[in-house]
Amino acid sequence: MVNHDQCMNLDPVFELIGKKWTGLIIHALLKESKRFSELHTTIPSLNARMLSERLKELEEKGIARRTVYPTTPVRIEYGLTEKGKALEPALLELSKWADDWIHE
Amino acid sequence: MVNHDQCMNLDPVFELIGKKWTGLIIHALLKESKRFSELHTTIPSLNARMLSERLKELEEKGIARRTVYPTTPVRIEYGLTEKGKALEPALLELSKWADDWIHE
DNA sequence: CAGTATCCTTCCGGATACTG
DNA sequence: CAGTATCCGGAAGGATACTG
Repeated sequence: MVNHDQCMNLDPVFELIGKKWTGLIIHALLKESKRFSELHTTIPSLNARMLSERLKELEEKGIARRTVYPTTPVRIEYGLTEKGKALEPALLELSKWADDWIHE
Repeated sequence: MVNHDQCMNLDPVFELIGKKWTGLIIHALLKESKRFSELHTTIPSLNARMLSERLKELEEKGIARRTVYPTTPVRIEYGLTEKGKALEPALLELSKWADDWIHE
C-alpha cells in the first residue's frame, strides 16, 4: 500500500500505543502487574469502560496479558508480555523528553 | 485535576505526538528540513489537509518551525526546533521496538 | 507550489446504569 | 470486585474542489 521506507514502521507503533490512556496504562504495568481496580485507582480520571477497552486492545496486540488466579475469590491480574516490557526504553525516552521540554 | 504522579507526564506527550501522521512527519523532518510538497511525496498516503493541519499543530507546540525564504519564487521550508530534534532518541527507541516486535 | 474550504462519515470516549 | 451494555455528542480525518 505504501512505499517501503524505513520510517514507515513508526506509523503502526502509534496506532498501537498512541490512543488515549494507552501509554499511561503500559507505564503503570511496567513496574508490576496490577488488578483492574488497582489500575482504576492509579489512573482515577480513566473510567472503567475505557480501561476495559484499552486492556482488551493491548491483549490483542500482544502487549498485555490477563491472568486469572483461581483463588477464592478469583484474582485477575494484568501484566505485560515481553513485547510490552520491551517498550520501556522508548517510554523512558519519551518521559525524559517531557521532563526537559514540557513545563507547565 | 489529576494527582501528581510521576507517570502523568506521559499523557501530554501522547497528546502532542500521538495523533495520526505526527510521528511520521517529525521523523521525516529529523534528517533535514523539507518543503510542503516534499513532505507530501515522502508520505504519499497523507493528504494535504491533514499535512497542513499537523504542521500547524507542530508549530504551535514549538516542535516544528516554518521558514519562508523570500526568493523568487518563495521557498517555504519546515524544520524542527530544538524541542523537536530532542525527540530523536525517543523516536529511535520506538522504531527499534517496531523492528523487533512488529512483523507483518 | 502551498495550501484552504467544505462536506461527510466514522470513531472516540465520557456518563450512566446494570451484571455475576 | 471486575467488568459489560447502551447511549450520545463531538472530534478526527478522508475526499474533493478550489485559490493566489
